Order: sequence, then C-alpha cells, then structure tokens
Amino acid sequence: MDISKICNALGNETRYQIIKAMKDRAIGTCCDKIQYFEGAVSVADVVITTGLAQSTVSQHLMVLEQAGLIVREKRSQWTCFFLNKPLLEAFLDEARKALIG
Amino acid sequence: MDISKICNALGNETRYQIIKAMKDRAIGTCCDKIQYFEGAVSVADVVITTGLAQSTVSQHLMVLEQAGLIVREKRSQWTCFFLNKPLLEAFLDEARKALIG
DNA sequence: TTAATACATCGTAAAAATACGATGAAATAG
DNA sequence: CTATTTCATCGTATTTTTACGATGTATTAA
Repeated sequence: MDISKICNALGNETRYQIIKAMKDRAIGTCCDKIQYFEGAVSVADVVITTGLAQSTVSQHLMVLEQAGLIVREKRSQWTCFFLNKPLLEAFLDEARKALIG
Repeated sequence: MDISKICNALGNETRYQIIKAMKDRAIGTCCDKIQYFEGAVSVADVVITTGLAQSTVSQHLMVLEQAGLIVREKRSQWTCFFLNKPLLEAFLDEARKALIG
C-alpha cells in the first residue's frame, strides 16, 4: 500500500475525475460485455467522457491500475476496468492513520 | 477544498514524508523561536532531514502551503510551518465522500 | 478471407515538475 | 556598521508528465 503513489495517481485532475465518475456511475458504457450492475467501463467509454485521445486515456488508466485503484479484465476485444473499492477503503484508512493518527 | 490538488501535493514522496514527519513530530527544530509543543518546523529543519537544497525545500513547502496542508508564520528571520490538521481531517472526510460515498 | 472494432504501444513534442547554485532581502549578532 | 543567519526568488538544467498520431495485435462481423 503505497499511499504517496495512490495520491499521485489521484493528483491528476483527469484521473481523479475518472475515479469519481466510476464511483458515481456517471460513465455509461457502450460495451455490451458489461452489465449495468457491474459498474465497469471500457477504454472507449472514458475516451467519450473525457474527450481525450485513446492513447492518452490508455496511459491514464494504466497509471490508475498500477496504483491499484482500478482492476483490468479483458473481455474479448474490450478491456473492462472495475473500481477497486477495497483498496480505496484501505487507502483512506491508512492515510488517516499516517497523516492524523 | 480541492481534493485533487491536495492529492497532488501528497503525491510526491518528499512532500508526503515531510507531512508524515511533521505529524509524527519526527523533525527536531533548530529554531529557538519554536516551542516543542507547537510541533512546527523551519525551512532549515526540513533541509537537514531531507538532505535537499534549501531552494528545493522552499519550493516543496510552498506547494504544501498552496494546497493548504501547512500554514506559514514568519517569526523574525525564521519561517515556521504548522501542520493544518483541520484541513487534513476535512480532506480525508471529503475524499471518502467523493470516492466511496 | 476481408473489414471493422477495441485497445496497447511506439515515437515524439510540448509542458510541467524537480533540483541546484547564485543572489538578494530581512533580521539578528557582534 | 559589518558579518551572519534564514529564507525567497531567479535562472537554468534535467527529468518526468501529458498528450497526440501512427501503427500493430487480437477479436468480431460480414
């Protein structure tokens, strides 16, 4: 659990908004391999909502994945990303311990 | 309260360690204008503990100040920095609301 | 098989972050 | 007054980040 690394991932406005939008279910998916209840998003979904280039979005999602904030799952040609809620919980708990005590 | 900006400030290892060390009272001060119970640090104190150049430390402290994480107070030729605990509390509360809900 | 879709990755350009030394201002010490 | 201390700021070099287009791979569709 690298708190600073997670903060770094969330310290970019685009990446923060991606995580927040996933939590708020604000990104509708265009991928028929994702059921609504799953709350997952594809790369194309994030491209649409952010307006950024596909390669740029892939990069941001990789940073979020490497920080552990999202989990990748390949479903045929789609790459689906899921919010890692347990890690978010643990991060907030650990950050509180580390920064307030 | 800009969560992403605060995360960005904490997303640098040096700055994160400064905040953590201030919370842990791990930085002994060499400034006779600071009482122990205050838990404040001077620029020189951070220079000593980090081993970085003074100009670099001033820059990092400015970033932390602009994110609201620390508060600056000039005491004659010393610049004393205090941890902004209320902001840290509010940040963790807001981050939980925003990212988990 | 061919075409289309979804995505990763490469190469690269532009911007921002990080770091340092030098210099200057403000306050203290002698 | 002069020298010293503490820090801010400037200029600059290096590295990293952010972003894009182009290209390649894997899968689906026709």
